[in-house]
Amino acid sequence: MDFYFGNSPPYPNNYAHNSLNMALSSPEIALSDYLMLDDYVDHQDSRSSQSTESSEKATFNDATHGFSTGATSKNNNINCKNGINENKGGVGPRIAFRTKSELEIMDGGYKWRKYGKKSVKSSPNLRNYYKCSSGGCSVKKRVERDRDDYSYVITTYEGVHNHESPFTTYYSPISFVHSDTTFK
DNA sequence: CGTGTTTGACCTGCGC
DNA sequence: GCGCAGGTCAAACACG
Repeated sequence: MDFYFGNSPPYPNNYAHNSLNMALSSPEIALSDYLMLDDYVDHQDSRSSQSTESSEKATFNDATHGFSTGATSKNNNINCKNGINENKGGVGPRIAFRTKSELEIMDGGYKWRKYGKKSVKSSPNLRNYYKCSSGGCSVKKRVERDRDDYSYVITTYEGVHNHESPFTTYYSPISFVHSDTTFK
């Protein structure tokens, strides 16, 4: 599995915006990289035509950076059809952020409940598992330190919030995402 | 007492 | 079939 990061998301639809807002509304996200998991952009015919030339782009894989393809989890098999990611039995698309930060918290105003912590073989660091604690919202995230650079935090979001973050709604500089047509 | 965290056990899929 | 690895559960615990 490959994924990409940079300033220009290769697949700029609203599926990512909840997670994007979540991260971008955090002060420490200014130094972050945006990562799009490869299976999410499946069916986007040509990567060469994507506007990623000017953005920082890299290809990671499971072995080198500890990202799971989710193949071992019954809820993590994600297929993308017609440009829209479909997560069979899961909660939606997955987006990862690589953030240069001392903190591992990028809640963007959402409330997260930690439900697991695991050491993974692909990384010397512990991986933390969180669920959105808002009722009816099943968004999950994984947080771990970059194995190559401890100053970076890798946060992987899975799914789309079915509610808005108060933080995002009232304070995010890109809050227009949640409005119809009014760009601020 | 309610909410969140910790942590060992358990479940599931994959590779050999 | 077995072992491994990643992900989740849930009881115990901590804290306000």
